[in-house]
Amino acid sequence: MGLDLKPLVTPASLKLPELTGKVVAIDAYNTIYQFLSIIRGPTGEPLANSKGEITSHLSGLFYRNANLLGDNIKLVYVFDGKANELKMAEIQRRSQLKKEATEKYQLAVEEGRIEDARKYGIRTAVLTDKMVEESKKLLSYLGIPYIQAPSDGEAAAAYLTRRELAFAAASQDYDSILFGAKKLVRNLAISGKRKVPNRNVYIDVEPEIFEHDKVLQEIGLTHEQLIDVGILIGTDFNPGGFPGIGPKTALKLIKENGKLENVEKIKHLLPKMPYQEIRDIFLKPEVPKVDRIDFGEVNREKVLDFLCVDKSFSADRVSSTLDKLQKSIANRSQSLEQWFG
DNA sequence: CACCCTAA
DNA sequence: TTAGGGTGG
Repeated sequence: MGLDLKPLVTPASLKLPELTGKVVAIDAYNTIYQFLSIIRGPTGEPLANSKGEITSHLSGLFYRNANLLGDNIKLVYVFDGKANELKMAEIQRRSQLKKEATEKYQLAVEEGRIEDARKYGIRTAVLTDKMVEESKKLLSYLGIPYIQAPSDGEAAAAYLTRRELAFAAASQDYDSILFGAKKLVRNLAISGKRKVPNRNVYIDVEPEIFEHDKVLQEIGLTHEQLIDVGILIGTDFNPGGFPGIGPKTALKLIKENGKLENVEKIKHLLPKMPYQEIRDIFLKPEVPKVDRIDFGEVNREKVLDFLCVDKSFSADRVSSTLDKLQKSIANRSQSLEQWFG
C-alpha cells in the first residue's frame, strides 16, 4: 500500500507553467503502471494492437510526454533497478492481490457486470519487461533521456534533485520525500480529471508540489526523524508498519520520544525489525552514476513507425499530436533567435 | 489518462 | 467556451 504520509504533509498547488524550462525526474515505473491501470476500455480491458499486445502504457506515455515537452518541460525518466531484499514481502503481497483481482475480473466479465469488470480490471495491471523495453524505445524516439537506477527509481530521482540535475522528482508515492527529494511533484498530468476508486465519479486533481525543507519545517522533525515516522507507519520495506500505529500516532510518538528506540510501546517489537537497515535504505541509497543529462530531439519517423505500424495507433492522431509538438518547439527556438540570433 | 465530438 | 460522454488500441 506504500507509505501513507498524506495526512502529515500539505501540498502547495502547482501550475504546469511553473515547470517551464525545468528538469523533472519522473518515476518511470510509477507512471507507466498508472497508465496500465487506468487506460482501459469500458469493461476494464487494456488498449491493445491488432496482435493483442497491450498498448495502454504507450498511449499514456506518448500523449502526456508530447504535452509536457510542448510546454517546454524537460523530462528524464528513472527506471527501477534491482529490488532490495526487504522489498520482497511487499512485492509478493502485490502479486497476490493481482491474482485475486484477476479472478474477480474474469468472473465479472463472464457475468456481464461491467462496472465490476472495470473496477477489478484496473487492479490486474502487470508491468512486464517487454513493456519496459517498449517504453524506453518510445522515450528515446521522443528524445527523452532515461536513467537506469541501481535499485529504487525514487532514490535515484531524489538524488538527481540533490545534485541539482533535476528541479523536482515526480511520482504519486511519498517515498521520494524519505529518499530526500528536494521537491516532489504529484499529479503531473494534463487533464485534472481523475477517477475516484470504487465510484463512477471524476474529480479535478491538480498538480501539487512538496518542498523537502518546508515539509520538515511544517511537521517539526529532522529528516532522520521523518524516516522513523515512515517506518512506524509502514514502508515498502516493512509493509503495514507497527500494529495500531497510523500516521498521526507515528508523528506523535516520534515527536515525544525523538526516535524509534525510545518508543516504549514498540520496544518488544523492535528486535524483530531491521529498522537500522531500513533507515539506511533511505539515508544512503544506491544511486546511479550521472554527471549530466543529455536531452534529445523528436524523431518523427521512428515514433510514427513504432506506434502506427507496430502498435496500430491511428496515424492521423499521432501525426497531429507530433505536428502540435514540433510546432511549439519551432516557435520556441524562433523566439530565442529573436533575442540572441 | 488524454483526445475528440457534441450539446448548451 | 466548457462539461460530459464515448473512444482510443
